[in-house]
Amino acid sequence: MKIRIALAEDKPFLATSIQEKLSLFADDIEFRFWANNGKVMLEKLAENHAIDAILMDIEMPEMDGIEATAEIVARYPHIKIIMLTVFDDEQRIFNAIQAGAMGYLLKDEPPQKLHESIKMIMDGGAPMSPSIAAKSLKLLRNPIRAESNAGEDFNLGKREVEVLEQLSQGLDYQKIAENLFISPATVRKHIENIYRKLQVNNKMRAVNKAIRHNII
Amino acid sequence: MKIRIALAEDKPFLATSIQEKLSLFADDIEFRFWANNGKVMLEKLAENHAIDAILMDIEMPEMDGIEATAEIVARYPHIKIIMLTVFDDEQRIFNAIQAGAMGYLLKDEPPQKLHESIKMIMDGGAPMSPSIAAKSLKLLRNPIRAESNAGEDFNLGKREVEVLEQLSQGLDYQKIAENLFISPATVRKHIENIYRKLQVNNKMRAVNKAIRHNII
DNA sequence: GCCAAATTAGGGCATTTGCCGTATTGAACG
DNA sequence: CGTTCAATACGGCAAATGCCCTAATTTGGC
Repeated sequence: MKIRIALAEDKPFLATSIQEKLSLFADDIEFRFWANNGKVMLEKLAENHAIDAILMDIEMPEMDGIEATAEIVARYPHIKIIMLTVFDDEQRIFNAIQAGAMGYLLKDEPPQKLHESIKMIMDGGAPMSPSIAAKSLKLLRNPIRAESNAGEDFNLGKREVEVLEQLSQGLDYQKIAENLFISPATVRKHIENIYRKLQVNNKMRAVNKAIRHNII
Repeated sequence: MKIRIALAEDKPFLATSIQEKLSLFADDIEFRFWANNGKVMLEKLAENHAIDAILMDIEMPEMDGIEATAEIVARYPHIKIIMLTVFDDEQRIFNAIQAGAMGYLLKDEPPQKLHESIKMIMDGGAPMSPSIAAKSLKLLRNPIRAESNAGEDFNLGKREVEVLEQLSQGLDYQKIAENLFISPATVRKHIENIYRKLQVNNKMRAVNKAIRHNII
């Protein structure tokens, strides 16, 4: 069974270059499709998510690779994601890993290395360029819990954040209402607003997104 | 300039085996000395610390590899340390990295891989066996978790852990069923069993408890 | 003071979830 | 060869949830 690969990359030249690298290993790898940003990738996956792994650029218009990774990991946990980018700053590495990427390669890796990495990730490994591996260890030694996505402001109210904190504890609407001295109907309304602002549709995803964005 | 290597390993047989592996690459590597525990390694380094990298076992009498690593990194920051051990549990990986190890290999790596790893660490990289790399990323996603009550065993089956992972992504029973290629009814049954074993009664609490106990 | 936003509160309805049954299959183990 | 256990699967039912609607009150900013 060949490994089915998709690619998210906004620069046509680089996308073509990567496809050419992959074509050298047609015995193992079947290239399925290319998307020029994260939003398009999600749309294509909605039609067809029979994909084993995605090579994901970080810098893309509309929706970047970090956001797309978080969304894809949530919707299709069987898909492995390898970040493929020129950036190797700690903040981006940290964000990518937090989003659920299982590999992180610099774009100048030779075809052979790309091939090995794809096989490695399908084998449960975590392919990383050497400098990325070193930086990820450094992150483990002294975690940077700083504002990872400070730019993004979801405009959550004080009360909504309190509801999110209680949600994260696994309490139901009734218990949250008691703890905040409000009606269960109000808790439901808050949660509706939270879902709309965070663009999610259930408790778990709201809590996950809130944690990833340092809201709670 | 050859890379000067020292080895800390308490079992003479394994120590010999590793030296033999290294001898295959005598062009690059110069084996300097062997110590049968961390304390002896420190003593030998006190006499002669003209060493580039140390291969360090974890389980050793007198002083184990973690303590020795912390001490060596503090005294001789120029020496790179690669942990070389049969253990791949998250706690030990975390401790080793905290102590300052820059690489972490399982003992069954072939000679070629050992050679690559030594060159990689001298090049500022961070050689890791694939399973170690995956676990270190997992540690980065879910930081610390010190007191994990490792003794507590909830007897979760392999399939139950997979369901928990999907639950943590906020998927509903239907989607989980599709991803695992089983019926939604089976997903519900798995989740019932998970709740009973973890002694919880909803998704959020199951996921929280699983995370606290390093199950996912 | 006025307007916008946040907070509060309720009704209705389809779907999901949690919990209780039962039951079959295959692999593991003595 | 029998036994245990994980994994599979189905049905029913009450409760919780997600999502649509409306609407009063409070708060903050200008």
